[in-house]
Amino acid sequence: MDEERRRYVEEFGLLFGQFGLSRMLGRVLGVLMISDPPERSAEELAEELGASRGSISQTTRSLIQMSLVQRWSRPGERRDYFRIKPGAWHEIMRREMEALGDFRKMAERGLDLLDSEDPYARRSLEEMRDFYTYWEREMPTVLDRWEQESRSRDQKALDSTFRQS
Amino acid sequence: MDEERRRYVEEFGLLFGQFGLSRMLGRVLGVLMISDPPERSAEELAEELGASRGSISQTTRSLIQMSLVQRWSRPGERRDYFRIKPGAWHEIMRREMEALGDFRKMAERGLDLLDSEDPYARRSLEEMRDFYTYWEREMPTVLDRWEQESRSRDQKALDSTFRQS
DNA sequence: CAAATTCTTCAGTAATTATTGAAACTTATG
DNA sequence: CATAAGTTTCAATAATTACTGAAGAATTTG
Repeated sequence: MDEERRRYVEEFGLLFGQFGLSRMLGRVLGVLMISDPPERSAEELAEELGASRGSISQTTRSLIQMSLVQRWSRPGERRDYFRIKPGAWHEIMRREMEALGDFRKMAERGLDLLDSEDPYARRSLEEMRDFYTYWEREMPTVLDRWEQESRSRDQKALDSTFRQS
Repeated sequence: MDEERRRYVEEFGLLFGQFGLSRMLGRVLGVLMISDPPERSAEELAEELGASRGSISQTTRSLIQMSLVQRWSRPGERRDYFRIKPGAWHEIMRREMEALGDFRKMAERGLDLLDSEDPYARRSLEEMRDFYTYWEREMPTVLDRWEQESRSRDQKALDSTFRQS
């Protein structure tokens, strides 16, 4: 990797750090995003990132478990490769969406706790509950629409390939 | 604070931890959410959380800077109080929304880097770019609609108060 | 099934981040 | 303007989290 790519990968890591995930998770994802061909072995990742095999193993495991990356094998080769799973970004957003429910529930628990207290004191929790209830209803709609749109985009790409061949 | 509230506050902290912010930020917010009256002094927060004044000072500063909390004073008292700012949750979501742009830009930078490479290798970055472009367009709409709905809800509450008095 | 290759686990360590507490600073009050 | 009350800053330290590397487990191959 040249200097420019190394920097790109590091910033990919930082972006993930800001986002609340580990930097290494972001770095590995970053390398895979700019890989051509789009898969890399554990050894290659370790070398490109100057990281230990152990840490690559941990990280790829998490990424697979999060459905962001998939294992890939090449016929006749023993080692595993890793590549970005199509729909990875959608998956990240879906997780985020699920967290909304935790926030709503937290608000509801708080309201139970305040049960019969001054309505004025309950306002913030009510706002929190209503807000997350709203988003829990709206997000899936928006996410589904993306899926429809991207499916139809893929279909078009496929059609044009088909016409040409 | 009784045991139940202490646990609630701690879990509020954990929720914020998961979300990528600091636990203490969440704890302070948690205390304020269930406070009646809804404001607390730095000293009260320190005592309720068993935390130092320094750490409370840092945390309230961040919370104010993030527009989640506001200072509050009581006439005739020297000390400052803190309370949840109306619209705090909206503000959290707005920040999240801004992060979408960082992800889109990261994808675009990656595509520049891969410039003339195999279209197949560019796919993941293109998906990432398209996905975040889509969300950057859609989120503000959804967020604005919440604002309208919540404004009209507040208006209704105000009306009914008005009628009664 | 033995040898070679690859992968995972985990105890130890390094790096990072959060928290304390004391001193310095700021602001209000008589 | 001196004193008191309250707040912030920051160096030191505690707590947490990330990473390494070696040992061992799993898998493939001849």
